Amino acid sequence: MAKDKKVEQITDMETDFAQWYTDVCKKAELIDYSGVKGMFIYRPYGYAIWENIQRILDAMFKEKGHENLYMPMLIPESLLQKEKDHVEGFAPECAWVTVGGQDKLEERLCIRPTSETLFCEHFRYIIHSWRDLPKLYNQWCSVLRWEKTSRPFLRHREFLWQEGHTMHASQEEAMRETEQQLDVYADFCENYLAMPVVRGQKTDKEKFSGAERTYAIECMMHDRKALQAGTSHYFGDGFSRAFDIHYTDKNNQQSFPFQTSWGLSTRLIGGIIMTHGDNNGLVLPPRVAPTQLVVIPVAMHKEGVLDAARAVANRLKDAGIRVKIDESEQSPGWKFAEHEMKGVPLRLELGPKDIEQAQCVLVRRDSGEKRFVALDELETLVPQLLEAVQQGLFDKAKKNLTDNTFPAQSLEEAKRLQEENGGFIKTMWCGEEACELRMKEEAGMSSRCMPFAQEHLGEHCAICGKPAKKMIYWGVAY
RNA sequence: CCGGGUGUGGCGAAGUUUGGUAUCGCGCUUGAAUGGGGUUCAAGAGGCCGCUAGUUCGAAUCUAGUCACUCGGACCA
Repeated sequence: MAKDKKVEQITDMETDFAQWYTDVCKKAELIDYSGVKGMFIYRPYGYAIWENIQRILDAMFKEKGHENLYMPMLIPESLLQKEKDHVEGFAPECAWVTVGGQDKLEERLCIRPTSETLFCEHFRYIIHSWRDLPKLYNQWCSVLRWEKTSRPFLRHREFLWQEGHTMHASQEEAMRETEQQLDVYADFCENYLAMPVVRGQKTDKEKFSGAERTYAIECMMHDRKALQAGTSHYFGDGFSRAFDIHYTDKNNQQSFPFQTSWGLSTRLIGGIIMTHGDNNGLVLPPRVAPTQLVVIPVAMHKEGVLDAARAVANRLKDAGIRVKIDESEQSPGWKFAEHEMKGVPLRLELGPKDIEQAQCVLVRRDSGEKRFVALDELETLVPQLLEAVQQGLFDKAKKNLTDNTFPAQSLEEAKRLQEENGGFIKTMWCGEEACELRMKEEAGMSSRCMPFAQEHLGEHCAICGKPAKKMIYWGVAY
C-alpha cells in the first residue's frame, strides 16, 4: 500500500513516456508553467542544476581562453537581415518589439533568437588588425523563439543558454575551434552528465542557418528518441563578408576573418531527466546534483538524534560533499520518497539504533542498494559511492545507446527497425537531400548526424541505391 | 496554423445527459500521539463552477461567442 502510494504521483514511463516526463518536471519541482504559453518558470531546484552546469562549463570555456561578455537582447531588423540564409532560417520564429513607451518605433526590433548578427556588428568595430585576432567570446543569456508547441526544458519560447562566438585569422584555426568546442561539449555531457554522445556533422538540410558546417552531439533518451544536446558551427567568412568585417593582415592585405559559434541550452536538463530518470522520479548525476547526499534523521525528536545527524552532515560538508539535512516535520518514509523523486544520488539514514552502534544507512538512488556503514568511514566511502553512481549512470545510458543502434541496408529495413524497436538506425547515404526527405516521409526519421567515427556498411545509399558517400545516423528526434 | 479533448477551493476529480443554489480525495491550518518506505486521530479554513452575453422564476448544468491549457499533425538553426 505504501509502495503504491509512492508511485501514484508519477505516471509510469512504460505507460506514457510524455506524461512521465511532465510529471517528473513538476513533481521534482524543477519547473512550472507561467501565464504565457511556452514561457516556463525555472524553480530553485531546477535552476540549481543549471547553475552547476554553468559553473562547470564556464570554467571549461575559460580554460580554452574564452571571455564572457553580454550583448543587448534587441536586434534592429536591418541588422538581422544582412545575412540572407540566417534571416530566412529565423524569421518564422522571431518576436518583435514595435512600440516603445507611447511611440511606435521607426524600425522594429527583434528579440534575439540567437546573437550572431549582434556579435558581427560588434566585431566590425573592434577587429581591424591581425593583432586583434582571435576573438574568443561567450555569453550566458536567454533567447526567444516563437515555437508553436512547447515542452518543459525541451522546447521553450524563452530558454537559457550560452552562445560562444569566435573570430579567427585562418580557416584552419576556426575549424579547429569548431571541433574543439564540440569536444568540450561531448566531454561535459559524458563526464559530468553521464550522457554518452554521438559526435558528427549535420547534413546541409539540418545545419544552422548561415553556417557552412554544423557539428552536433546527439544523445539517446530512455524512450530511444534522439536529443540534439549541443551544436558547434563553422561559418567560414560568410558573415564577415555580409557584415563587412575586415582587417589588415600581416602582409598588409585586407582580409575577412573566419567565424564560429556554438551553443548549449537548458534543454540539457530535459536530457538528464530522460536519460537517467525512472518510475520513482528524477535521477541526477552526482557531479551536477544540487544536493549530492541527503541526511534523514529517523525519530528525530528523540534525545541526541538531531545533533548526531547535524554532526554527520557537517563532517560531509567539510569533506566537500553537497549535503542537505532534512529536518522537516514529515515522516521518514515521506522524506525517502520525496528525495528519491528529486533524484538525490545518496541518502543517509541515521536513527537511535544506528547511533548506538556508530553506524548509519547509505542508500544509492540509482540502484536502491542499501548498506550499513560505520560513521568513521563516511569521508572515504561517500565520495567513492558518488563516483560509483556517476559511472553506473553512464554505463547504463551507454548500454541503451549501443543496444539500440542498428545498421540497415535499405529504407524498408530502416523503417522496420524504427517501428519495431526505435533508436538510431545507421545506413550508408549518397548525400542527396531527396533521400533525407524520403526517409522522413516514409520512416518518420530525420538525419541525426554523419558520425566522425565512420563505418563502412556497404557501397550504396540505403535509400536510392546510388554510390554512397557517408555513413549516417537516423532517428526520431525531440 | 489544422483536428480532438479539457476548464468546478492550492492540486486531482464527481456533478452537466434530465436546470433547483456544489460533493469527494489529496494538500493546507491548529492540537496530540507517532517516526527505519508517502504515520494516525481530532478540530478547522478555503469555491460567485475559465470569461462574456443570452434563455429561464431559477444556470456549474441549456444556447452563442470568447479565452486558456492539453494531446495528435504541420512547423521547429
